[in-house]
Amino acid sequence: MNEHQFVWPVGIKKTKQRKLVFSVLEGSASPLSAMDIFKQIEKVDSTFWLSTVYRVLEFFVSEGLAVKTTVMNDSMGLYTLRHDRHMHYAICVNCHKVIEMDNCPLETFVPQLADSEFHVLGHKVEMYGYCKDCDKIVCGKNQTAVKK
Amino acid sequence: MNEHQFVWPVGIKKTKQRKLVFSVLEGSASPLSAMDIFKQIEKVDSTFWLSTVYRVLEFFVSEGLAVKTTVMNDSMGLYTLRHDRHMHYAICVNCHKVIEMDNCPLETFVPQLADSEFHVLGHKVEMYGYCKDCDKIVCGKNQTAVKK
DNA sequence: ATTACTGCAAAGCATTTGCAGACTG
DNA sequence: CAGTCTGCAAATGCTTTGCAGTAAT
Repeated sequence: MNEHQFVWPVGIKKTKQRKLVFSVLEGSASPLSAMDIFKQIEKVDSTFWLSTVYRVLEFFVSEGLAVKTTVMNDSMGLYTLRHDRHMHYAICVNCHKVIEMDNCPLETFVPQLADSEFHVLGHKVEMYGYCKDCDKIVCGKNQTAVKK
Repeated sequence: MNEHQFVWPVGIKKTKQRKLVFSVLEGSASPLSAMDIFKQIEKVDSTFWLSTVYRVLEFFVSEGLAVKTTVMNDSMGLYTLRHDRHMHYAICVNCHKVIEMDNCPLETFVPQLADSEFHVLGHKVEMYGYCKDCDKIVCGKNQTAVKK
């Protein structure tokens, strides 16, 4: 794991742990949970602690380096490095794969709210359904839906 | 609390607990958490248990009677009775008030996904920002943003 | 050297589960 | 009366926090 292949932001302390978390995030296209990140790092450094991942992630978010999302009803935080453009995702309800959406439905949208003076800062969009692989599996057995 | 003012769906067992949870949901315009519901019921029935609320809510969701949502990064489940039309919300990042959105940006939207065979079942949209009241308070003190 | 960061342990919060007794149909 | 549901307690899973030692600048 080469820890010098990314550009470290100015004014942020370079610790081994922060570098590791950063490089794991950098190496993933889709959002990762703290546990995902922890498991990857654990392989190469067995003294790494999960709470450190949380602290580093929280720090990255507060510095604007990373973004936290929660997906569906999974109640598990997911993190990505912040891109210039904002992102939305499609989430497979079966295997929980996260797929990036390249366009945004809210670019030209004006919401009709009961409280018309709502000051909009941002938004979040998620599509959910079955990814290509799960669609085959699920629709093969049962055309309508899955019951857990 | 009159427990006969709503129409109970056919084929679902009428227990006191289910009726109470149902009527609390029915009486609220915005989504409620399990704890919200519990607190309301606790006032009139002190033997009510929080886990029962969770079990009843889970049951309502599995029967298609209610819908579970999670809002922002709050990692707390919110529940509403299912309306015919689907709903989106605007959430105040300061006071967490939830405001209904009457239109849906995804009615005519076609997502551009890396996995083009994604089988879309549904979607979720959230706007976040400041409600009328909080916007006054926050922008009075600080024009940019709030730090926790 | 000073200050911030991490290993570690333990607590916290929302939610789930197991079990025996209670209630519904 | 049979089967389901609930009160209750305890466990779970994700996340946060306190503290003292360690590392970064």
